[in-house]
Amino acid sequence: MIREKLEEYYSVVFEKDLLDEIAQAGTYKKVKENELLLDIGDKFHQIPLILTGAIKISRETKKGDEIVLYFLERGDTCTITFGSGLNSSKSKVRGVAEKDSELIFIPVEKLEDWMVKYKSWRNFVIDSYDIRLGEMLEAIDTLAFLKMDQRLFKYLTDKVQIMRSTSLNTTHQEIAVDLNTSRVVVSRLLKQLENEGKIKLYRNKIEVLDF
DNA sequence: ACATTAAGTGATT
DNA sequence: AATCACTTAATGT
Repeated sequence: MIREKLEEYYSVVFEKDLLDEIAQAGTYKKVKENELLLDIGDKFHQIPLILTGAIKISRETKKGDEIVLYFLERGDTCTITFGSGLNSSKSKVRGVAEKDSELIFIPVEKLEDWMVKYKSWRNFVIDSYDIRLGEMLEAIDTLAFLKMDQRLFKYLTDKVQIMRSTSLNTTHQEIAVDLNTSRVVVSRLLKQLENEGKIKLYRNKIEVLDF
């Protein structure tokens, strides 16, 4: 079961022996939309490998201000968890399933083993650090240089990619939380985007026309 | 019909 | 861009 799923999504990334080991040591798990996978401060003894779906990674300050950093998709893993997994420190980010997703959890003990044993695993970890860093920089740029209206539109188009649908089921309030702004501001900017013909607004739903 | 929740809006800082 | 103070609209019971 796990083996087939792995074969389907990771056969080009990992060598046969490693796929066997992952299938043997890992546990397959289905998560529902909005399920909390990892909270700030959590310690974890397993790291997730994403098969399908998407995970939203966000950051939160002590004051409760939250901000979305990026999304993880198939082939991604939360690289931050590698560090935390190996030295068993606590997570600095939160991970919530953005949609129904399938994951394989790998016990952290295996990570070090595979690091020395499999070249494909080393590459995977290094690549994923690289990709994650890139996403992080993009997140910083977005926060530092884009105004709220641009951030909002980027958020919507990113979400269209992630959800693989131009019709987003979300509320203005949820978006406000993700962008760490107020609902009123989101409502106004969305209205503006609608007037520009870029989106169409409904209750609990936004149709993205221009992306 | 009534209550609840989402979304729209003017005014103010 | 945030907050307040409503208003209006949609939806659930």
